[in-house]
Amino acid sequence: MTLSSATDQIGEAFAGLGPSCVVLRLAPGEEIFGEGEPADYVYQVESGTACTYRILSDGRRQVCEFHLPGEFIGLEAGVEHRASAEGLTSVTVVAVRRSALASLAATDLALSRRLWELAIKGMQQSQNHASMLGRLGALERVAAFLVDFAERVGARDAMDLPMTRQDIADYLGLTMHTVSRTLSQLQSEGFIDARSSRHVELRRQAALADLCA
Amino acid sequence: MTLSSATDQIGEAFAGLGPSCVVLRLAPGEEIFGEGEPADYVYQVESGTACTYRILSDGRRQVCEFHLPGEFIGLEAGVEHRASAEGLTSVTVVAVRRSALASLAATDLALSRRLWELAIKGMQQSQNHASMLGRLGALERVAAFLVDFAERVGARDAMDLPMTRQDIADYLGLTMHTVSRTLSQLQSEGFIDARSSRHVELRRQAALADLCA
DNA sequence: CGTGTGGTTGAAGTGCGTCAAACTGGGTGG
DNA sequence: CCACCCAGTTTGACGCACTTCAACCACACG
Repeated sequence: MTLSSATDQIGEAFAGLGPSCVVLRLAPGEEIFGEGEPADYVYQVESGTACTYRILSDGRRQVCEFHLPGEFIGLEAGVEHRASAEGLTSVTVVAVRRSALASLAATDLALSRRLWELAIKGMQQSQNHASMLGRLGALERVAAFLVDFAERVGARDAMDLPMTRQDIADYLGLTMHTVSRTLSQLQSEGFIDARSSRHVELRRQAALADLCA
Repeated sequence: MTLSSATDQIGEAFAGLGPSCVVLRLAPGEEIFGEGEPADYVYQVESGTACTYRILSDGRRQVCEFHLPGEFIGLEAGVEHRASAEGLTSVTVVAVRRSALASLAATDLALSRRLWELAIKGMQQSQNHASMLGRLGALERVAAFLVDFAERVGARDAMDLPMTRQDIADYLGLTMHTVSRTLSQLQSEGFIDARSSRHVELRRQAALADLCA
């Protein structure tokens, strides 16, 4: 992971934090931080896609969230990270010392408010995720994932998926097999057109959204 | 739902908000707010237990969280509530105008920081919930629920459950039948002793925690 | 070419849901 | 005081959606 000073690439949220910011460039699959490590930094994705996940004692994995450019990773209430984070693609992230962020937030009201909104949005995203995992079937979960992800990347009707089938499965609480089968089913029923395994075109996007119940 | 001025019963978080606070007393099952309603108030549970939930178009229900005394309900990023809330038992809650809270937070640094921590904790709770729903089996979910709830109510080894089997099922993403069967199984294997359907004693609490994987 | 990683697909197994019936305890009215 | 009721709960039998196990496929890279 290469480091470089980057006071000229800082997002607006971090204005005034120049000296405390560091840009990290990571290769695909490289870890940003690990579960249990001290949460001294907060990260904002600049380019690429990252994901956060937790591993159970017997190896089962739950992907908490995929993180697109502009989004934040690593905000914690306690002193250590409760999830691991890694890049799915090549990723660049801006790292900010948590202590610097906290002391700036103490005087900058707009920043403090924005941090609060970020936390609330994160909570609501997790609640959506939980509803999906608790009550939707496989078809509904995959459809919901496609619709949600397309919206987040701002895709009109076609998009590239930066993650593997296994990543999607671990996000949706399914197996890679079920995800693959379900995508095939959506394809055969004309909801999507998967040119390659990483590229999806959404046909009948409204109908797809209706599948999410 | 009866209202009364209650400047003398306000939690420490709301010091200085006296005039903007109202105490609501609700009968069991009574709604505190509904999904889609404007989120003008934030609520703190004073006594009893409440729960937040969302209903899908076809009637499936997902309980987002159970809320014990001291906990907050109704914090939202947008202008409307994204879940409904109701009391499981008789409940008293303190309602605070969101606008009053926001303007106080603008000057009170400690309050602003506490609100941020609340949001982060809520996010982590939801993430735990999602992990559970995504990757744990029925036995693990029920065991995790018992251990977690016992800890939250501060129960050493025995507790009363304020919610029905259906509520537990909707929280755990199971059916009431599976919850009931699983509790029976835990009982027959000596992990718990359910004197009545609403009272549980945890035997071998450590072993129970191990079941959660 | 061979090899390896990610993906697809089939067949068989299983854990939880569904359907159905019986039970329990608290409340009400005769 | 007892008969009845009713919501909540328990339990059984059965079915199905998803997992598991096992091949096979496709593309990238040496």
